[in-house]
Amino acid sequence: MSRRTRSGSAAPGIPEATIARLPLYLRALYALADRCIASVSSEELAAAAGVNSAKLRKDLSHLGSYGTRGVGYDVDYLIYQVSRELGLTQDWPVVIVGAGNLGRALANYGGFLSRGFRVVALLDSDCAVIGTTVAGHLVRGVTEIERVVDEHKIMIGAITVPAAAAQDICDRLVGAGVTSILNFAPIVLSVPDGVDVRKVDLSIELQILAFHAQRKSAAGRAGSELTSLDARRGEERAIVAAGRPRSGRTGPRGTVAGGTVAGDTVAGGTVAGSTVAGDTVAAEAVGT
Amino acid sequence: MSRRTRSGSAAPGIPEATIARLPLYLRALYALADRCIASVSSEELAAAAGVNSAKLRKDLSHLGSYGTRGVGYDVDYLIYQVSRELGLTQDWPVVIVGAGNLGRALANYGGFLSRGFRVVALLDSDCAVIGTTVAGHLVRGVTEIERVVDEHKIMIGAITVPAAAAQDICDRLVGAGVTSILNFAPIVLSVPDGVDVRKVDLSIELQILAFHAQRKSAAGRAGSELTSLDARRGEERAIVAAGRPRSGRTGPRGTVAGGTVAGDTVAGGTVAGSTVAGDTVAAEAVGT
DNA sequence: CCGACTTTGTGCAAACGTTCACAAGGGCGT
DNA sequence: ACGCCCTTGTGAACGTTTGCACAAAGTCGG
Ligand SMILES: NC(=O)c1ccc[n+]([C@@H]2O[C@H](COP(=O)([O-])OP(=O)(O)OC[C@H]3O[C@@H](n4cnc5c(N)ncnc54)[C@H](O)[C@@H]3O)[C@@H](O)[C@H]2O)c1
Ligand SMILES: NC(=O)c1ccc[n+]([C@@H]2O[C@H](COP(=O)([O-])OP(=O)(O)OC[C@H]3O[C@@H](n4cnc5c(N)ncnc54)[C@H](O)[C@@H]3O)[C@@H](O)[C@H]2O)c1
Repeated sequence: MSRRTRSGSAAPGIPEATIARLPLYLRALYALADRCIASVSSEELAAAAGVNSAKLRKDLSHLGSYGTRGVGYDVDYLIYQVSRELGLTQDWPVVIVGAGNLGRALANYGGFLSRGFRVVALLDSDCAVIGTTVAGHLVRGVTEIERVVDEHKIMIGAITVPAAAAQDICDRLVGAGVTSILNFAPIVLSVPDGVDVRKVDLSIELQILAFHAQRKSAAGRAGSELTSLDARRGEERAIVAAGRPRSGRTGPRGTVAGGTVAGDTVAGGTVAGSTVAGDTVAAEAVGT
Repeated sequence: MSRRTRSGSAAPGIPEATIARLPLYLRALYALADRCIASVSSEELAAAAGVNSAKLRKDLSHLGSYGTRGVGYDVDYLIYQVSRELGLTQDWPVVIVGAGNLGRALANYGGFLSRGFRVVALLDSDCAVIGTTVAGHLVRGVTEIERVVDEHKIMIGAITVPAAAAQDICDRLVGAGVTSILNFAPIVLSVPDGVDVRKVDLSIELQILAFHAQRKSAAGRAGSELTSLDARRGEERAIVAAGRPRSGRTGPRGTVAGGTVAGDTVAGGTVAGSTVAGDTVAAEAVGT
């Protein structure tokens, strides 16, 4: 895989971390433009975007030298340059598969199309939903995936179906020609090379927050007892859901074990095991 | 081996990147447990989680030595250990502020409470919404933030109000004692030290996808790589609106930033702008 | 026209994260 | 009981990202 791109507008390898921040800068820039501010320094823009100013300058330097020393950056011009780099100077038709709670919220979301993204199709498999109108969009059947994607030359798809159906929908989207997928279902999608998957996973975010919250609680607790690291191995603390630690009997590989998993079953989606033992390449999204 | 975790929120003993992956492993582990699989190797678990096996082993090694050489990891035991590390052995009451499209979708989301997160309050400012019931939760007024947070000892809050109201809601949550915030509004929240903010930003994800999609289009057009499915996708359309490369004079006003992007009003303004007066010092929160 | 002042763009080093490769360690068959 | 074989745990190499510090480059007042 060649890393260098020498075509056209000189898009050298821009770090992924930088790409992930460009939308942040863009948003801050639009906010400035709304306030009729014509130029901005790296310090100010960085503050508005919540990043370090040196980082911002380095990020922008990857796009080219678009600033003026001693002055700063021209807001409008920078908006244009960043937009161009991100590919926002063109419209991106998007298909949403799954017209449930989340899919409808997305379809209704104005911010969705504020940057050139346009929902052109909303699909579902439920006959009770097909034919209804959501945010001005007629919900159509999933069977039309291929036709819709082809007709509108769609490259970006959002998956908002239950986890059990997500891989199947993903495969169909990819088969139809979609190369970028925004996945809201809590599973790891397998996709062929050349397809990007980014996931939005609320549950993961909450768990990360819980980790830090726990740490803060523990820190606040003056009692230094049980400071993080391992209690002991054979500890027998049965927890409400997680089952018992290391029961004496460990079946040889692959044997059926007690199960006893999660009495508090995963509500909602419940991964009813789709392709878990994958042979295909697991879909690492770009960065996280 | 492992270092001591200082009892403070400054010195995490476990890398942030690892923390972000633990929920992924946990999900894969639950899926295995559901299938009554008692033990799993790092290779298998890594495949299920979509990561490199060496990375997985290193991640898990931060929690302690919970594997058995030559065999693998005991699924139930590892579920317990990871859960404990993430702080999921306790229940986390959560408050959602903003009972709009997204807030309601969240409240309805079963996966929300599948890992010990429990929505205990749903707040809004709209009188038309207050008093209604969403997913079994009575929507209450925002004025009750402080009371609700205090009453339930809430540490985690989700913000699903319009961007304009988000900072205010954030301040109130923090003032009431919330230390972890999941923000869905497209703004950078400023919070005092010790408060974690994680953002879920759909628009940013789409823009990142657009960047890669654009790159793929460009590549397909020039090089003869990738013979598969993109034959003539993505025509290059020159949209020149906002960008004027550095007009010679300090043209305070010239081109008004025109509709490069959708209908999002990009005010060009007419004031020979002063620079922005930083009124918001954005504080970045945890990772990414 | 000049000099002082401001801010960009970047070399560099440190911090952080990923991946390789392999020794240490433990189960399992014989 | 013993050695084979499998997998973990980890040292070390490598790549990426961050942040500092400063020279270069431009503006602005006089
Ligand atoms: N609601 C949330 O706040 C939330 C948060 C995080 C993640 N998620 C995830 O997003 C996904 C959707 O969540 P939701 O709350 O909207 O669920 P939902 O049940 O409200 O909606 C799912 C929709 O998908 C449709 N569907 C099912 N199988 C389909 C198929 N094979 N093809 C096409 N459509 C199909 C259903 O008819 C339904 O309309 C789930 O995977 C969920 O885990 C939801
Ligand atoms: N809907 C989506 O798919 C989506 C996607 C990404 C981001 N977002 C963001 O999430 C937020 C909510 O989106 P939404 O689609 O649910 O919007 P919405 O308009 O449907 O809901 C917003 C809710 O917040 C309430 N509200 C307004 N001001 C309030 C205040 N001061 N205190 C308490 N409640 C208040 C409103 O009454 C309304 O019920 C927005 O910031 C939006 O940008 C939404």
